[in-house]
Amino acid sequence: MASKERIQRLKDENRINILNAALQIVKDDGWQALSMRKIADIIEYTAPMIYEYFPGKEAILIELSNLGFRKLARRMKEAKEKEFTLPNQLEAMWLAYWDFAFENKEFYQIMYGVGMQCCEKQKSAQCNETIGYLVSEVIREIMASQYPSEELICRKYYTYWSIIHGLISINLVSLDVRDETNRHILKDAIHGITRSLVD
Amino acid sequence: MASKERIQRLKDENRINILNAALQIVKDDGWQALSMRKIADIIEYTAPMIYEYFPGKEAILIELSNLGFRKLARRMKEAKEKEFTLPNQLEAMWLAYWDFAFENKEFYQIMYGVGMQCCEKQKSAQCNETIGYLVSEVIREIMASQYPSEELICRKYYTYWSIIHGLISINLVSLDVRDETNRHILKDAIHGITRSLVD
DNA sequence: CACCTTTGCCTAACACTGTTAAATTGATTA
DNA sequence: TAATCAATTTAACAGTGTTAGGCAAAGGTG
Repeated sequence: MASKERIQRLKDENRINILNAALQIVKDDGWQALSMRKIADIIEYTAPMIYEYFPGKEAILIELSNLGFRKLARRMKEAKEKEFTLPNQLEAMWLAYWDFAFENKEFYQIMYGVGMQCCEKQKSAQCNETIGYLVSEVIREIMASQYPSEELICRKYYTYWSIIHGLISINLVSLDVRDETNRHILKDAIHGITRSLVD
Repeated sequence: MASKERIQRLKDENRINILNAALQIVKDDGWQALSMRKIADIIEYTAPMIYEYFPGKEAILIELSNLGFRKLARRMKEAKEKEFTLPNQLEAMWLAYWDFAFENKEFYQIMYGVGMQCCEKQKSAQCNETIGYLVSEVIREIMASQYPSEELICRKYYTYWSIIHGLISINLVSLDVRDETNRHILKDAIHGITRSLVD
Protein backbone atom coordinates (compact mmCIF):
# COMPACT_ATOMS: atom_id res chain seq x y z
CA MET A 1 0.00 0.00 0.00
CA ALA A 2 2.99 2.26 -0.30
CA SER A 3 1.81 2.96 -3.83
CA LYS A 4 -0.89 5.20 -2.32
CA GLU A 5 1.79 7.36 -0.87
CA ARG A 6 3.76 7.38 -4.09
CA ILE A 7 0.67 8.56 -5.92
CA GLN A 8 -0.01 11.19 -3.31
CA ARG A 9 3.55 12.37 -3.68
CA LEU A 10 3.03 12.69 -7.42
CA LYS A 11 -0.13 14.69 -6.89
CA ASP A 12 1.61 16.98 -4.47
CA GLU A 13 4.38 17.41 -6.97
CA ASN A 14 1.90 18.37 -9.67
CA ARG A 15 0.37 20.97 -7.40
CA ILE A 16 3.75 22.48 -6.76
CA ASN A 17 4.64 22.35 -10.42
CA ILE A 18 1.49 24.27 -11.25
CA LEU A 19 2.34 26.98 -8.77
CA ASN A 20 5.92 27.15 -9.95
CA ALA A 21 4.86 27.36 -13.57
CA ALA A 22 2.45 30.16 -12.74
CA LEU A 23 5.13 32.02 -10.85
CA GLN A 24 7.58 31.62 -13.69
CA ILE A 25 5.14 33.06 -16.22
CA VAL A 26 4.40 35.98 -13.96
CA LYS A 27 8.07 36.68 -13.32
CA ASP A 28 8.83 36.56 -17.03
CA ASP A 29 5.87 38.39 -18.51
CA GLY A 30 3.75 39.86 -15.72
CA TRP A 31 0.37 38.98 -14.27
CA GLN A 32 -1.42 39.93 -17.44
CA ALA A 33 0.30 37.08 -19.26
CA LEU A 34 -0.77 34.34 -16.84
CA SER A 35 -3.21 31.85 -18.33
CA MET A 36 -4.30 28.33 -17.56
CA ARG A 37 -3.18 27.05 -20.94
CA LYS A 38 0.28 28.56 -20.54
CA ILE A 39 0.64 26.92 -17.15
CA ALA A 40 -0.45 23.64 -18.71
CA ASP A 41 2.10 24.04 -21.49
CA ILE A 42 4.96 24.42 -19.05
CA ILE A 43 4.04 21.42 -16.92
CA GLU A 44 3.29 19.50 -20.14
CA TYR A 45 -0.35 18.79 -19.49
CA THR A 46 -3.59 20.19 -20.87
CA ALA A 47 -5.46 23.01 -19.19
CA PRO A 48 -8.40 21.10 -17.67
CA MET A 49 -5.98 18.94 -15.71
CA ILE A 50 -5.23 21.94 -13.52
CA TYR A 51 -8.82 21.90 -12.29
CA GLU A 52 -8.10 18.62 -10.51
CA TYR A 53 -5.70 20.55 -8.32
CA PHE A 54 -7.27 24.01 -8.10
CA PRO A 55 -10.91 25.04 -8.39
CA GLY A 56 -9.92 27.83 -10.77
CA LYS A 57 -7.42 30.47 -11.73
CA GLU A 58 -8.39 32.61 -8.77
CA ALA A 59 -7.46 29.84 -6.38
CA ILE A 60 -3.96 29.69 -7.84
CA LEU A 61 -3.57 33.42 -7.35
CA ILE A 62 -4.79 33.20 -3.78
CA GLU A 63 -2.40 30.36 -3.06
CA LEU A 64 0.51 32.36 -4.46
CA SER A 65 -0.61 35.37 -2.47
CA ASN A 66 -0.68 33.36 0.75
CA LEU A 67 2.73 31.97 -0.10
CA GLY A 68 3.93 35.53 -0.39
CA PHE A 69 2.49 36.47 2.98
CA ARG A 70 4.18 33.56 4.66
CA LYS A 71 7.46 34.42 2.97
CA LEU A 72 7.20 38.05 4.04
CA ALA A 73 6.30 37.18 7.61
CA ARG A 74 9.27 34.84 7.84
CA ARG A 75 11.67 37.48 6.56
CA MET A 76 10.36 40.07 8.99
CA LYS A 77 10.65 37.65 11.86
CA GLU A 78 14.26 36.87 10.93
CA ALA A 79 15.06 40.55 10.63
CA LYS A 80 13.62 41.17 14.06
CA GLU A 81 15.62 38.40 15.68
CA LYS A 82 18.88 39.89 14.50
CA GLU A 83 18.31 43.08 16.49
CA PHE A 84 18.16 43.59 20.23
CA THR A 85 16.72 47.00 20.94
CA LEU A 86 13.05 47.51 20.20
CA PRO A 87 13.49 50.52 17.89
CA ASN A 88 16.12 48.65 15.92
CA GLN A 89 13.81 45.67 15.64
CA LEU A 90 11.10 47.90 14.29
CA GLU A 91 13.41 49.45 11.74
CA ALA A 92 14.83 46.10 10.69
CA MET A 93 11.35 44.67 10.18
CA TRP A 94 10.21 47.51 8.00
CA LEU A 95 13.41 47.45 5.99
CA ALA A 96 12.87 43.73 5.49
CA TYR A 97 9.35 44.55 4.33
CA TRP A 98 10.77 47.10 1.91
CA ASP A 99 13.36 44.75 0.52
CA PHE A 100 10.85 41.96 0.16
CA ALA A 101 8.60 44.15 -1.95
CA PHE A 102 11.29 44.84 -4.52
CA GLU A 103 12.96 41.47 -4.49
CA ASN A 104 9.58 39.78 -4.90
CA LYS A 105 7.73 42.32 -6.97
CA GLU A 106 5.32 39.77 -8.39
CA PHE A 107 4.38 38.51 -4.95
CA TYR A 108 3.92 41.97 -3.55
CA GLN A 109 1.75 42.92 -6.48
CA ILE A 110 -0.65 40.08 -6.02
CA MET A 111 -0.63 40.34 -2.23
CA TYR A 112 -1.78 43.93 -2.28
CA GLY A 113 -3.17 44.27 -5.78
CA VAL A 114 -0.85 47.09 -6.65
CA GLY A 115 0.22 47.95 -10.17
CA MET A 116 -1.86 45.23 -11.78
CA GLN A 117 -1.78 47.76 -14.55
CA CYS A 118 -4.18 48.19 -17.37
CA CYS A 119 -2.36 50.94 -19.15
CA GLU A 120 1.39 50.75 -19.14
CA LYS A 121 3.42 53.28 -17.17
CA GLN A 122 4.19 56.58 -18.89
CA LYS A 123 1.19 58.86 -18.42
CA SER A 124 1.18 58.58 -14.65
CA ALA A 125 4.53 60.30 -14.53
CA GLN A 126 3.26 62.96 -16.91
CA CYS A 127 -0.10 63.58 -15.34
CA ASN A 128 1.16 63.50 -11.81
CA GLU A 129 3.42 66.41 -12.52
CA THR A 130 0.57 68.85 -12.21
CA ILE A 131 -0.27 67.59 -8.76
CA GLY A 132 3.35 67.34 -7.74
CA TYR A 133 3.98 70.87 -8.91
CA LEU A 134 0.92 72.17 -7.10
CA VAL A 135 2.01 70.73 -3.76
CA SER A 136 5.74 71.36 -4.12
CA GLU A 137 5.01 75.04 -4.69
CA VAL A 138 3.45 75.33 -1.25
CA ILE A 139 6.18 73.27 0.39
CA ARG A 140 8.79 75.53 -1.19
CA GLU A 141 7.07 78.62 0.16
CA ILE A 142 6.79 77.23 3.66
CA MET A 143 10.46 76.31 3.70
CA ALA A 144 11.58 79.43 1.88
CA SER A 145 13.59 80.83 4.78
CA GLN A 146 15.74 77.70 4.85
CA TYR A 147 16.64 77.82 1.16
CA PRO A 148 15.83 74.14 0.71
CA SER A 149 17.30 72.08 -2.12
CA GLU A 150 14.94 70.79 -4.79
CA GLU A 151 15.81 67.31 -3.60
CA LEU A 152 14.61 68.13 -0.09
CA ILE A 153 11.35 69.60 -1.35
CA CYS A 154 10.84 66.57 -3.51
CA ARG A 155 11.47 64.31 -0.55
CA LYS A 156 8.96 66.14 1.59
CA TYR A 157 6.41 65.92 -1.19
CA TYR A 158 6.90 62.18 -1.53
CA THR A 159 6.65 61.79 2.21
CA TYR A 160 3.21 63.37 2.23
CA TRP A 161 2.16 61.54 -0.86
CA SER A 162 3.40 58.15 0.29
CA ILE A 163 1.51 58.07 3.52
CA ILE A 164 -1.70 59.34 1.99
CA HIS A 165 -1.51 57.11 -1.04
CA GLY A 166 -0.52 54.23 1.18
CA LEU A 167 -3.44 54.69 3.51
CA ILE A 168 -5.81 55.04 0.58
CA SER A 169 -4.45 51.89 -1.02
CA ILE A 170 -4.84 49.91 2.16
CA ASN A 171 -8.43 51.03 2.35
CA LEU A 172 -9.15 50.36 -1.31
CA VAL A 173 -8.09 46.76 -1.12
CA SER A 174 -10.48 46.81 1.81
CA LEU A 175 -8.70 45.75 4.91
CA ASP A 176 -11.40 47.86 6.50
CA VAL A 177 -9.66 50.27 8.79
CA ARG A 178 -12.04 52.17 11.04
CA ASP A 179 -13.07 55.48 9.54
CA GLU A 180 -12.09 57.41 12.60
CA THR A 181 -8.71 55.71 12.67
CA ASN A 182 -8.12 56.77 9.08
CA ARG A 183 -8.94 60.39 9.79
CA HIS A 184 -6.71 60.35 12.83
CA ILE A 185 -3.72 58.90 11.01
CA LEU A 186 -4.25 61.25 8.10
CA LYS A 187 -4.37 64.41 10.19
CA ASP A 188 -1.52 63.33 12.45
CA ALA A 189 0.67 62.51 9.48
CA ILE A 190 -0.06 65.74 7.61
CA HIS A 191 0.56 67.86 10.69
CA GLY A 192 3.66 65.88 11.58
CA ILE A 193 5.23 66.34 8.17
CA THR A 194 4.19 69.99 7.98
CA ARG A 195 5.82 70.58 11.34
CA SER A 196 8.99 68.96 10.02
CA LEU A 197 9.08 71.56 7.27
CA VAL A 198 9.48 74.59 9.49
CA ASP A 199 11.94 73.45 12.11
CA MET B 1 -20.21 73.68 -45.05
CA ALA B 2 -21.76 73.76 -41.63
CA SER B 3 -22.48 70.08 -42.14
CA LYS B 4 -18.81 69.39 -41.52
CA GLU B 5 -19.16 70.85 -38.10
CA ARG B 6 -22.36 68.97 -37.42
CA ILE B 7 -20.64 65.73 -38.32
CA GLN B 8 -17.65 66.62 -36.16
CA ARG B 9 -20.03 67.31 -33.31
CA LEU B 10 -21.60 63.90 -33.76
CA LYS B 11 -18.18 62.28 -33.73
CA ASP B 12 -17.20 64.13 -30.60
CA GLU B 13 -20.44 63.07 -29.01
CA ASN B 14 -19.76 59.43 -29.85
CA ARG B 15 -16.32 59.70 -28.29
CA ILE B 16 -17.80 61.06 -25.11
CA ASN B 17 -20.53 58.45 -25.11
CA ILE B 18 -17.92 55.72 -25.33
CA LEU B 19 -16.05 57.12 -22.35
CA ASN B 20 -19.24 57.58 -20.36
CA ALA B 21 -20.39 54.06 -21.13
CA ALA B 22 -17.03 52.69 -20.05
CA LEU B 23 -17.18 54.66 -16.84
CA GLN B 24 -20.70 53.49 -16.12
CA ILE B 25 -19.74 49.84 -16.51
CA VAL B 26 -16.76 50.30 -14.26
CA LYS B 27 -18.78 52.10 -11.61
CA ASP B 28 -21.43 49.40 -11.68
CA ASP B 29 -19.35 46.25 -11.92
CA GLY B 30 -15.66 47.12 -11.59
CA TRP B 31 -12.77 47.25 -14.02
CA GLN B 32 -12.82 43.52 -14.52
CA ALA B 33 -16.24 43.80 -16.14
CA LEU B 34 -15.26 46.38 -18.74
CA SER B 35 -15.35 45.05 -22.28
CA MET B 36 -15.56 46.55 -25.73
CA ARG B 37 -18.77 44.69 -26.51
CA LYS B 38 -20.44 45.92 -23.34
CA ILE B 39 -19.49 49.48 -24.17
CA ALA B 40 -20.90 48.96 -27.65
CA ASP B 41 -24.13 47.59 -26.19
CA ILE B 42 -24.69 50.68 -24.09
CA ILE B 43 -24.08 53.16 -26.88
CA GLU B 44 -26.09 50.91 -29.19
CA TYR B 45 -23.38 50.18 -31.71
CA THR B 46 -21.22 47.15 -32.41
CA ALA B 47 -17.78 46.70 -30.91
CA PRO B 48 -15.60 47.43 -33.96
CA MET B 49 -17.16 50.88 -34.26
CA ILE B 50 -15.25 51.91 -31.12
CA TYR B 51 -12.00 51.42 -33.00
CA GLU B 52 -12.94 54.40 -35.16
CA TYR B 53 -12.58 56.50 -32.04
CA PHE B 54 -9.92 54.74 -30.00
CA PRO B 55 -7.02 52.57 -31.14
CA GLY B 56 -7.91 49.98 -28.51
CA LYS B 57 -9.19 49.27 -25.05
CA GLU B 58 -5.98 50.51 -23.48
CA ALA B 59 -6.46 53.92 -25.05
CA ILE B 60 -9.86 54.23 -23.41
CA LEU B 61 -8.35 53.41 -20.05
CA ILE B 62 -5.57 55.93 -20.53
CA GLU B 63 -8.08 58.59 -21.51
CA LEU B 64 -10.15 57.90 -18.41
CA SER B 65 -7.00 57.95 -16.31
CA ASN B 66 -6.01 61.34 -17.67
CA LEU B 67 -9.52 62.58 -17.07
CA GLY B 68 -9.11 61.49 -13.48
CA PHE B 69 -5.82 63.33 -13.12
CA ARG B 70 -7.33 66.54 -14.44
CA LYS B 71 -10.30 66.16 -12.12
CA LEU B 72 -8.05 65.57 -9.12
CA ALA B 73 -5.78 68.49 -9.96
CA ARG B 74 -8.79 70.77 -10.26
CA ARG B 75 -10.16 69.71 -6.90
CA MET B 76 -6.82 70.20 -5.20
CA LYS B 77 -6.47 73.63 -6.74
CA GLU B 78 -9.92 74.62 -5.54
CA ALA B 79 -9.18 73.32 -2.06
CA LYS B 80 -6.00 75.33 -1.96
CA GLU B 81 -7.72 78.55 -3.00
CA LYS B 82 -10.14 78.36 -0.11
CA GLU B 83 -7.34 78.57 2.44
CA PHE B 84 -4.99 81.43 3.18
CA THR B 85 -2.15 80.12 5.34
CA LEU B 86 0.34 77.81 3.70
CA PRO B 87 -0.02 74.93 6.18
CA ASN B 88 -3.77 75.09 5.84
CA GLN B 89 -3.45 75.03 2.07
CA LEU B 90 -1.30 71.96 2.30
CA GLU B 91 -3.75 70.20 4.57
CA ALA B 92 -6.71 71.18 2.43
CA MET B 93 -5.04 69.86 -0.70
CA TRP B 94 -4.24 66.51 0.81
CA LEU B 95 -7.69 66.17 2.29
CA ALA B 96 -9.08 66.94 -1.17
CA TYR B 97 -6.80 64.23 -2.52
CA TRP B 98 -8.11 61.86 0.12
CA ASP B 99 -11.74 62.64 -0.57
CA PHE B 100 -11.24 62.36 -4.31
CA ALA B 101 -9.84 58.87 -3.94
CA PHE B 102 -12.93 57.59 -2.16
CA GLU B 103 -15.53 59.56 -4.05
CA ASN B 104 -13.96 58.46 -7.33
CA LYS B 105 -12.71 55.05 -6.44
CA GLU B 106 -12.79 53.86 -10.05
CA PHE B 107 -10.72 56.79 -11.23
CA TYR B 108 -8.20 56.44 -8.46
CA GLN B 109 -7.83 52.76 -9.15
CA ILE B 110 -6.99 53.22 -12.77
CA MET B 111 -4.81 56.29 -12.16
CA TYR B 112 -2.53 54.42 -9.79
CA GLY B 113 -3.29 50.83 -10.66
CA VAL B 114 -4.32 49.99 -7.14
CA GLY B 115 -6.67 47.19 -6.21
CA MET B 116 -7.16 46.03 -9.78
CA GLN B 117 -7.76 42.82 -7.93
CA CYS B 118 -7.31 39.33 -9.13
CA CYS B 119 -8.47 37.59 -6.06
CA GLU B 120 -11.30 39.20 -4.19
CA LYS B 121 -10.66 40.71 -0.78
CA GLN B 122 -10.77 38.37 2.23
CA LYS B 123 -7.42 36.66 2.43
CA SER B 124 -5.42 39.87 2.65
CA ALA B 125 -7.11 40.68 5.92
CA GLN B 126 -6.41 37.19 7.20
CA CYS B 127 -2.84 36.87 6.06
CA ASN B 128 -1.87 40.33 7.06
CA GLU B 129 -2.71 39.56 10.63
CA THR B 130 0.56 37.75 11.16
CA ILE B 131 2.53 40.76 9.99
CA GLY B 132 0.31 43.18 11.87
CA TYR B 133 0.67 41.13 15.03
CA LEU B 134 4.43 40.92 14.63
CA VAL B 135 4.85 44.67 14.39
CA SER B 136 2.19 45.63 16.91
CA GLU B 137 3.92 43.49 19.51
CA VAL B 138 7.04 45.61 19.27
CA ILE B 139 5.09 48.86 19.23
CA ARG B 140 3.25 47.74 22.35
CA GLU B 141 6.50 47.00 24.14
CA ILE B 142 8.05 50.33 23.21
CA MET B 143 4.98 52.20 24.45
CA ALA B 144 4.46 49.97 27.46
CA SER B 145 5.17 52.64 30.05
CA GLN B 146 2.34 54.78 28.62
CA TYR B 147 -0.28 52.03 28.79
CA PRO B 148 -1.44 52.71 25.24
CA SER B 149 -4.89 51.72 24.02
CA GLU B 150 -5.15 49.04 21.38
CA GLU B 151 -6.56 51.70 19.09
CA LEU B 152 -3.44 53.82 19.48
CA ILE B 153 -1.14 50.89 18.79
CA CYS B 154 -3.18 50.02 15.76
CA ARG B 155 -2.95 53.60 14.56
CA LYS B 156 0.80 53.66 14.93
CA TYR B 157 1.07 50.40 13.07
CA TYR B 158 -1.01 51.72 10.20
CA THR B 159 1.06 54.88 10.13
CA TYR B 160 4.25 52.90 9.58
CA TRP B 161 2.58 50.61 7.14
CA SER B 162 0.91 53.34 5.13
CA ILE B 163 4.02 55.29 4.38
CA ILE B 164 6.06 52.22 3.52
CA HIS B 165 3.35 50.62 1.45
CA GLY B 166 2.65 53.97 -0.18
CA LEU B 167 6.25 54.53 -1.14
CA ILE B 168 6.54 51.00 -2.45
CA SER B 169 3.38 51.40 -4.50
CA ILE B 170 4.59 54.63 -6.01
CA ASN B 171 7.77 52.89 -7.02
CA LEU B 172 6.03 49.81 -8.35
CA VAL B 173 3.88 51.76 -10.76
CA SER B 174 7.28 53.18 -11.68
CA LEU B 175 7.22 56.91 -11.27
CA ASP B 176 10.93 56.33 -10.80
CA VAL B 177 11.89 58.04 -7.61
CA ARG B 178 15.63 58.22 -7.09
CA ASP B 179 16.93 55.31 -5.04
CA GLU B 180 18.68 57.53 -2.56
CA THR B 181 15.52 59.60 -2.14
CA ASN B 182 13.57 56.46 -1.34
CA ARG B 183 16.03 55.36 1.29
CA HIS B 184 16.06 58.81 2.82
CA ILE B 185 12.28 59.05 3.03
CA LEU B 186 12.04 55.55 4.40
CA LYS B 187 14.56 56.04 7.19
CA ASP B 188 13.24 59.49 8.09
CA ALA B 189 9.70 58.21 8.28
CA ILE B 190 10.53 55.17 10.36
CA HIS B 191 12.61 57.18 12.80
CA GLY B 192 10.02 59.93 12.94
CA ILE B 193 7.22 57.56 13.81
CA THR B 194 9.35 55.60 16.25
CA ARG B 195 10.24 58.84 18.01
CA SER B 196 6.53 59.65 18.24
CA LEU B 197 6.02 56.41 20.16
CA VAL B 198 8.16 57.28 23.12
CA ASP B 199 7.31 60.92 23.80
C1' DC C 1 -29.85 63.93 -62.34
C1' DA C 2 -26.42 60.18 -62.51
C1' DC C 3 -21.83 58.84 -61.20
C1' DC C 4 -18.18 57.90 -58.25
C1' DT C 5 -15.85 58.20 -53.98
C1' DT C 6 -15.75 58.40 -49.34
C1' DT C 7 -17.43 57.58 -44.87
C1' DG C 8 -19.72 54.97 -41.10
C1' DC C 9 -20.91 51.00 -39.52
C1' DC C 10 -21.71 46.00 -39.43
C1' DT C 11 -20.84 40.98 -40.24
C1' DA C 12 -17.74 37.49 -39.85
C1' DA C 13 -13.81 35.84 -38.41
C1' DC C 14 -9.31 34.94 -35.72
C1' DA C 15 -6.85 33.97 -31.81
C1' DC C 16 -7.14 34.04 -27.35
C1' DT C 17 -9.28 33.58 -22.46
C1' DG C 18 -11.54 30.53 -18.21
C1' DT C 19 -14.24 26.65 -17.56
C1' DT C 20 -17.16 22.36 -18.12
C1' DA C 21 -18.88 17.71 -19.81
C1' DA C 22 -17.89 13.75 -22.05
C1' DA C 23 -14.87 10.40 -23.82
C1' DT C 24 -10.62 7.91 -23.38
C1' DT C 25 -6.86 5.90 -21.51
C1' DG C 26 -4.38 3.21 -18.16
C1' DA C 27 -3.76 1.20 -13.85
C1' DT C 28 -5.93 -1.20 -9.73
C1' DT C 29 -8.83 -4.30 -7.84
C1' DA C 30 -12.06 -8.46 -7.71
C1' DT D 1 -9.44 -12.08 -17.22
C1' DA D 2 -13.06 -8.76 -16.25
C1' DA D 3 -14.72 -4.79 -13.93
C1' DT D 4 -13.87 -0.54 -11.74
C1' DC D 5 -11.97 3.67 -10.97
C1' DA D 6 -8.85 7.47 -11.34
C1' DA D 7 -6.19 10.58 -14.23
C1' DT D 8 -6.01 13.03 -18.31
C1' DT D 9 -7.51 14.53 -22.83
C1' DT D 10 -10.68 16.09 -26.46
C1' DA D 11 -14.22 18.99 -27.68
C1' DA D 12 -16.95 22.45 -26.73
C1' DC D 13 -19.14 26.90 -24.79
C1' DA D 14 -19.20 31.53 -23.86
C1' DG D 15 -16.61 35.27 -23.42
C1' DT D 16 -12.54 38.46 -24.55
C1' DG D 17 -9.72 42.13 -27.86
C1' DT D 18 -9.02 42.98 -32.50
C1' DT D 19 -8.96 42.94 -37.73
C1' DA D 20 -10.53 42.42 -42.69
C1' DG D 21 -14.05 42.86 -45.87
C1' DG D 22 -18.42 44.32 -47.35
C1' DC D 23 -22.56 47.11 -47.63
C1' DA D 24 -25.25 51.03 -47.82
C1' DA D 25 -25.94 55.72 -47.31
C1' DA D 26 -23.96 60.31 -47.78
C1' DG D 27 -20.94 63.54 -50.13
C1' DG D 28 -18.98 65.75 -53.83
C1' DT D 29 -18.49 66.20 -59.02
C1' DG D 30 -19.63 65.80 -63.98
